[in-house]
Amino acid sequence: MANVMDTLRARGFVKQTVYEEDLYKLLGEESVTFYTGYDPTADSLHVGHFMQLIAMKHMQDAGHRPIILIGGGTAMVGDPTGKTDMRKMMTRETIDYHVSCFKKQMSKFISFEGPNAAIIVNNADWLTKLNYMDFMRDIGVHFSVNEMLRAKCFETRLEKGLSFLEFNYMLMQGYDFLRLFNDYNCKLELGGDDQWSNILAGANLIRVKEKKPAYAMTFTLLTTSEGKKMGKTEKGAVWLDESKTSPYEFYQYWRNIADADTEKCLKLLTFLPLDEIAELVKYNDERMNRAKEALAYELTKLVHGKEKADEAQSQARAAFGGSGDMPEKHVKPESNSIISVLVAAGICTSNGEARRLIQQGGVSLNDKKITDINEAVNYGDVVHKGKKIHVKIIFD
RNA sequence: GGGCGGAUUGCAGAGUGGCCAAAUGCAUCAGACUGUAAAUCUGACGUCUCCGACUUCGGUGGUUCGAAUCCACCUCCUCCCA
Repeated sequence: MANVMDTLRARGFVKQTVYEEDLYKLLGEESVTFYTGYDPTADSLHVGHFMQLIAMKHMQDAGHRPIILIGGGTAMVGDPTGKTDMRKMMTRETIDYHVSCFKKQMSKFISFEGPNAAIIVNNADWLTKLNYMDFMRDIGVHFSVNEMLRAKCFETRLEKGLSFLEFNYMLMQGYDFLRLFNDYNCKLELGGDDQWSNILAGANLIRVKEKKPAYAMTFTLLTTSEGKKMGKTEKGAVWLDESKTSPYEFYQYWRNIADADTEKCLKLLTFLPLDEIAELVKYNDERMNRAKEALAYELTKLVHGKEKADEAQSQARAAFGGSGDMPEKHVKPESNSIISVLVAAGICTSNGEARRLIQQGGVSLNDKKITDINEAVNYGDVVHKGKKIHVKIIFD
């Protein structure tokens, strides 16, 4: 079989690996069980998780078996990596609910059936039952505080203060890998590059304790060309759940991506063949828009299905191209004045903001710029805010 | 446990009795220019019944004609000592 490492490398996933040659050989020879961890901190996956899911799918398609590790136990501790503040702890019920949401979304990409079906495990199953003394003697001995303190993932927190609870996160994640290695013959952990030290901790633990090879590989973090995490907007994350981020909004997020990020995203997030991608991004001018449209369409199709993707695309074309079906918004404003409608539709957060926006010439009604803050809106009117927000108003 | 310092509008960070809705930078939003991009320039950026009024500067009380600024207590945090 084709070696999945080649695919991952060619698409730019791989950031760091250990024992790269051995791992390459292994992946070419047998079906490898691997895992990636997900923190159940929200009731929906977001774009940050997306890339890892795609990577998992590449792996699964190549015949390897994915384990999705839900960090139900570690979420009770909170990963201090890169965080400035300590994370809130969560109850068991919330976590269970989040897990069920995750699974629904993941099953769109990852297959939970067949010979190399993915499995979901929750590390709360073992972490909550640990005996402190045993854990310290079995696992704790293999960790050096000196080394841990040197790890980059604690750096920011050492300045602000790091609780012992959080300091243990690395041990727990390492222990997870050991458990999966013993229970499922899982030999490889994948994760974002920010997880490097945690992942390494697990692989090293297995090598030391079981004297057997275990591998680690991290992926490039999906960041914008400005160095920020991809998938964050002012309103928060871009979610995969359509009730949190509508297919249209999702489509628009990718449609508006920076030129510099387009190729990277196509490679990392879609399954379009590399030569096709190269063709799309060949010209660095307005033809770039074709690539962005493809990106937005492909991703929306992956996440929400073809039907929703077609709809989002035609709505987008209508909104920016002229006539046709606009995305609709059902509102119950206090009155039919433009200000009330803008607020009710969630386009502005306060009357004052709406007023200012109009005074600055940022609002159009049915393609006509308006300046009167008392302008009335009728059923079916199309409201534009700036260049990018176009909504057909439907009164409930 | 002891000592120092701190908590300001999304973030960072000024402000130490009236000139403070509170400097500045970042982020954001709009306008111009464009390719639904970037860069640049302009404007906005607490709330409202918006040329005026109202509510904000960790919390609660107090001093004062007047407090983000002074005092007391409380909560949380950094740092130093143990």
